[in-house]
Amino acid sequence: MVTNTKRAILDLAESLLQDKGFNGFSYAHIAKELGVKNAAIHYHFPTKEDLGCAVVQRYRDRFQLWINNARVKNLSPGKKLDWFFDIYANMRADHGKVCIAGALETEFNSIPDALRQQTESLTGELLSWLTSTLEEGRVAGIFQFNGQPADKAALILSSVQGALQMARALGAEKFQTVIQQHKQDLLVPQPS
Amino acid sequence: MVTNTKRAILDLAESLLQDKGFNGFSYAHIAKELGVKNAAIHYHFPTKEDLGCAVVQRYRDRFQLWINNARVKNLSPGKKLDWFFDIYANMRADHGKVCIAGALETEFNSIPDALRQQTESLTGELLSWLTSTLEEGRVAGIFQFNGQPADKAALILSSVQGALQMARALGAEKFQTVIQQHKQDLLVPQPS
DNA sequence: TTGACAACTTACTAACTAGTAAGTAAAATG
DNA sequence: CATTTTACTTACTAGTTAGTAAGTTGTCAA
Repeated sequence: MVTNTKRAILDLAESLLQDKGFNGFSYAHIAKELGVKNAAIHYHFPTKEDLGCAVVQRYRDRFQLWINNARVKNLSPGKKLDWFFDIYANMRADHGKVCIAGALETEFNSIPDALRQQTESLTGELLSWLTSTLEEGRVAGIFQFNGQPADKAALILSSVQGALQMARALGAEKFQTVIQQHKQDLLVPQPS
Repeated sequence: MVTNTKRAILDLAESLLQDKGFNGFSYAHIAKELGVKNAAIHYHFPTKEDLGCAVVQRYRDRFQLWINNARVKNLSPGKKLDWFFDIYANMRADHGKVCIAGALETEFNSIPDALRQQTESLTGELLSWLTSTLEEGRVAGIFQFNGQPADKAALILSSVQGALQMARALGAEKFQTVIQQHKQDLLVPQPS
């Protein structure tokens, strides 16, 4: 059973991670915001490493659940891509949050070891799904792109991740134009 | 006059920023590494905000110096792009450092205000130069791409920035393939 | 009704954080 | 030569950090 407090801690930690980075928030922040003592957080997550790993693990589980759900699985490649871009657009809309993977990669050399491994797994899973989706779309004649699906996927993932960050400095429109540019580059013009 | 110590502080602060993020290093780290007391750093840079701003300002000045230097200015658009990509490739090769702009954007909501403004300026200047270069290349018939130069520039900049981060999780090859993919997408095939 | 356990709080610590005030030695300046 | 300035060190502080040990309270099962 996951208690309300435990879930509230995870929710807030995830939010703070995307807002301020792993080194940008403390147990005290979470405790104050939730109206509990910081020992309560240590009770559920003994170390900050544990907390960080739990946040990423839950995010990974959620992503796997989504992509294996019929709602997403049965979508056309084009709609799958829209769904994927919308995840990031929703982050941008939610107080300009950035991608968890990008945040942790940026702080890669100042975070605990287990969290680094979680970051590797998450990034690998995102890239893997995007690679399959691009391949599926090209086979179906909906997408067009040069080279290998894995390489185009890395380009798109890195760009979307970077665009969320860039939007903090240059505004939300920059994020939108990057997404539009990707769609324009990728989609085979359909006869109307 | 810029003393040796002051420059050494700036060099190390820049390196630490790219390695661990702004919230991932302290005055104590710098002091210990340079063999001085942390008050010496406060003498040159009263606050961490001052230090961060000085690092970014120096980086911006360096970039402006480069792009206005004939060595770069007289390059063909294709070679200009190679030069730009090489800046990032050198970061990757230098202990897997990431782009200063990306690092600061990720921590945007947990850094001092003046540093946020410096980040905006730096990102704007990088994007502006890349936009001009893409436009120049398309006019010259060397580059091909959909839509507006500014939008393609945002896509490429965000991607390169994101790719440096991604390479920490997935390895340096990922960075290389993203660069290759951009070149393949962008370059008009030349008759040989 | 008792005992065990879950979910906390109270009260603390050692280490680290940016930042400061006062002193010092050497170099530049007049 | 005297004095000011530069570039520091010494010694400190108040606040924050993750983390802990011991105690409290409410729930639930036997």
